[in-house]
Amino acid sequence: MLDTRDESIGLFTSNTVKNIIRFLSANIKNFDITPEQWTVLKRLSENDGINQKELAIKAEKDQPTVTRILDILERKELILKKKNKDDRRSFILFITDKGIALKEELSPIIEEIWEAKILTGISEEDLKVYRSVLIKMNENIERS
Amino acid sequence: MLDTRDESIGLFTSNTVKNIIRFLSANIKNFDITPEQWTVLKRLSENDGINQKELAIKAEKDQPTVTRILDILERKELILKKKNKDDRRSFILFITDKGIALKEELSPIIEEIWEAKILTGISEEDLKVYRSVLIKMNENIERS
DNA sequence: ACTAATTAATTGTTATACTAATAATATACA
DNA sequence: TGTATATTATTAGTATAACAATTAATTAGT
Repeated sequence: MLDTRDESIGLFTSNTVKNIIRFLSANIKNFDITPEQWTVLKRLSENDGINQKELAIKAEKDQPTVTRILDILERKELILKKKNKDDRRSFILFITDKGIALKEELSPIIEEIWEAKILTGISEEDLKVYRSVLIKMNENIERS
Repeated sequence: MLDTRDESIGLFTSNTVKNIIRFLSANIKNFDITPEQWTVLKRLSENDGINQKELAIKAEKDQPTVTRILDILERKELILKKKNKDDRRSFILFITDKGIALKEELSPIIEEIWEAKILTGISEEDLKVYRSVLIKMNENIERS
């Protein structure tokens, strides 16, 4: 099933991603945040004060998705939106103290899950090849 | 950003999967079927006459998801559900002639997209390593 | 045979993603 | 200046997915 150069590669990759997300979700369940919300929060923490458009690009999500995730993060008081006086169409986004606290608590835990659980027993060389295949697939798609 | 053994590997994988799905969706848009529906239809075509529970396992999706995808495929008259006389809780699923026709038309097109576009320029050896990394991640998750 | 436990499928809720459409504002250019 | 175009964010609609709860039917245990 996995020995041809065909869509089974895609299905297998896609199913693995689902497994990873499910696994991560289960492991951070007590923190009341999903992996997608985590990604957005983390990107914002690295770029405090940007607008939604810029955050969408950093998080590699489209704008409607970011709008909705931000709604959730705002409800949880992890971020806040301030009106941009220079451009009244847009908001400037900030991570709150609560958001920073969560980020600092959760960051090492997630790193540990990756390092000690998901990537255990995979060599640096294989990971390098793995990455190069992903890069190549992305390039191929972009060129098409 | 991609040089540490951490969650960036997961984000990169996940974003690549999204790019592949988006690319495939765009390429098969005229056929009025999504990649997920395609997966279910294909699995059914390989196992005609099974029930939803079994199909969910083959397609690596949970039962509610399969129920909903089958609803769509049934609306499009690509599959049909017959009552199982031996077990009145379950249905037996069949691909229709229209479903078979679509499958035979689309199968080579999707194979070609993979072979000629997405996987172009990736060596068999690298693909083997790539697969082995996915397998290892899946094993690691299952053991945790 | 009867009750309890299990199973197949469905439904409900929430989250994510994509597309398209819209509102409000900003910019470009004639 | 005034109009057309572009941009930021939101909303609506559809699809996918996870999880919990429910319904109907079957199987197990006594």
